[in-house]
Amino acid sequence: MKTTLGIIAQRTGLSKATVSRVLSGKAEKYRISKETSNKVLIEARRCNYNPESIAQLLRNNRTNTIGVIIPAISNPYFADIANAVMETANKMGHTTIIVNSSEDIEQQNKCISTLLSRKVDGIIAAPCGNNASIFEQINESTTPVVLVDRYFDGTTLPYVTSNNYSGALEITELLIGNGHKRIACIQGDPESLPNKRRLGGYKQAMKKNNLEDREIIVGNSFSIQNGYLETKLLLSSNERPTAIFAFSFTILLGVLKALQDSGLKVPDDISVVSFDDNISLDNMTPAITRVGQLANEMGILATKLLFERIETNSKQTKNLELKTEIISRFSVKRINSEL
Amino acid sequence: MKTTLGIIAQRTGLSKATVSRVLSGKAEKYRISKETSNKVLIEARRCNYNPESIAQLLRNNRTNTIGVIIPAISNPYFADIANAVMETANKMGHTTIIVNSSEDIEQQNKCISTLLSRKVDGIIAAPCGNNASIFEQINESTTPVVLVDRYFDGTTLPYVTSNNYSGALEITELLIGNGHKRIACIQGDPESLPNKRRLGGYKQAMKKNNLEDREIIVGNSFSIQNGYLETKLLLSSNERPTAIFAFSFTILLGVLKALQDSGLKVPDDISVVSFDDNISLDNMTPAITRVGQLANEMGILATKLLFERIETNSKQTKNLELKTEIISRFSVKRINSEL
DNA sequence: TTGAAAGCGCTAACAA
DNA sequence: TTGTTAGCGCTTTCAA
Repeated sequence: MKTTLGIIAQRTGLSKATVSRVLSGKAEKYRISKETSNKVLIEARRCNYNPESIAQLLRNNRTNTIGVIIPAISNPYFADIANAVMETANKMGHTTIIVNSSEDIEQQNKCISTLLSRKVDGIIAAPCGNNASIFEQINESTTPVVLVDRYFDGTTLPYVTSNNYSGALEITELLIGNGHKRIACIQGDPESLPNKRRLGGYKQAMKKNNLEDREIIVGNSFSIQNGYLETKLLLSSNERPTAIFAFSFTILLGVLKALQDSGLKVPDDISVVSFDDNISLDNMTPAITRVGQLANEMGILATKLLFERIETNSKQTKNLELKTEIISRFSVKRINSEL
Repeated sequence: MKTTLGIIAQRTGLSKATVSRVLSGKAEKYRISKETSNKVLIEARRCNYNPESIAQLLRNNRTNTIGVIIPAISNPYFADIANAVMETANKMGHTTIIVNSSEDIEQQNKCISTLLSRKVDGIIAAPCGNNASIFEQINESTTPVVLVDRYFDGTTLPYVTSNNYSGALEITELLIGNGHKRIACIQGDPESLPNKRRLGGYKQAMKKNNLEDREIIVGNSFSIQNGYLETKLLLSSNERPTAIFAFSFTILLGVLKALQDSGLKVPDDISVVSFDDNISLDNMTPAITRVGQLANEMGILATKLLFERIETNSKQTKNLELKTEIISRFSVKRINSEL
């Protein structure tokens, strides 16, 4: 038999109201006598009382739950972000519901419905598609939203992202500094702003070094397949690049597969760098030189931003851009070329 | 202004009960007239009605939510399982809450509390620690539990796991078939049953080939660090093994790191195989030969088992053991040795 | 300092 | 075929 507030009230001869006040720590506020207060506390402990959170939630119109929408939990980068959100939210007494959009707009809409009907207090999303209007709408009308990783030009939503521009710029310059001139980049979704910024960084590096007419830009999606196909195409072109810059870990996986298929060795036959950091990159042979993003920090900050908005109900939009770091390994070869 | 059942009732001139029946798909059952039914449906669509699930839950004493406890979301193996659970539950109209025990009993207890206070309808757990008594207790008293991946001798809980024994046996025989005799295995948590079974498979293979006095068994945890340290130790022993069998992906990562540190090449200097499958294993150089587990299928089956129990309220305990498969790559070298 | 009562939004037993 | 009514367990307003 489950113990409820009412039962404790009966047993102590007090009202449900009083019991509720004591049990939710408002004894002080209502100046409830020590004696009464103790009676309640003792009985509650004795029968191992556990409040029915559902009822509390219904009453309070808050669920102490936040929702996270990511494109793929199997992508370690997003798993890291989700994990950081979970832990941060946990510390603040909130539970996290993670849903997976699989990079699909339809699916993303379903994810949103799920979270809204669960009445989450807020949403953290790495959106897919090429705009965030649906999230803006939700943010205006019902539930605060914070974007993470991906964002859009002119969005009114707060977001936390990496400095994609400078990360791409630095790693491209690293290639150039090692003598590379024919540097191909394989991009992800051209609509996504992180992609645009990365592309911007790449272009800027090329331009600074008077290589703007040597740009090689291919690809259109953050997928293994895209990396694979574009690499195949690059290898068959008559001026094969000396270095490939993969715009994401998934793209990189495709690149490496294609190189392996063609029997090319990294870095002797071709140099390779990538965006995104994770442990398996160090266990490839050679370990891959890459632009690391602070996934953990992004998750934490996005969560803090969200709680700020939930708590203060402020509509203030803060945007954070985290630094990236070059993680230098062994996939880049110094070459002497006048090509 | 939020639309509720009551408002629709008012606007259509019907009772809340009728509206509720139509909206929860029970029109047929109560023989509600097409006309009435349509009136409700139209109004509901018009004003974009969304049921307040909290209220439903309070009333029904069901949350349509299941909880998943895994030791680490950042481990791709568990991410795959969690993902499969999520998708399966989704199809059955349930939401999933994933929580992370970080291989820590204390943390696991907190996870359990979270899920129970959320009144999840059921729990799927890859437990840590060396017994499942807390889960058994929960399973008896309040909430059905299904174990996945990890289980324990004599447990009353249903579980879904891999055939760890035959997987380990086969891959050890593969090594032996390639001429290896000094085969070290680096195990994970010795208390965990999957680990015991893997060890059993390894031993059986050694025995079948008259190598039982050549067994080399080290290690004690499913961690990168364990893999690293034990490999270091193995390399410094006077009879260095010709092959290493890592009992998990995490252990493997440590092994490879240590080999790299020591400048040893796989497979020329030493052969390496591992339990667990994931994409990055194909992108290591060389790609790693391994025992693949059907993570996806395990997640799906565990979820189905759980729903069976939730729906029928049966206490019947089913245990499933899925086959494993050898994924043969390039990390094993054939050697001729009379060592 | 405490209690009575209303109500969060929904569903199901019972009645008509 | 539809409606009335009584809660699910909790919190808060108002009154004492």
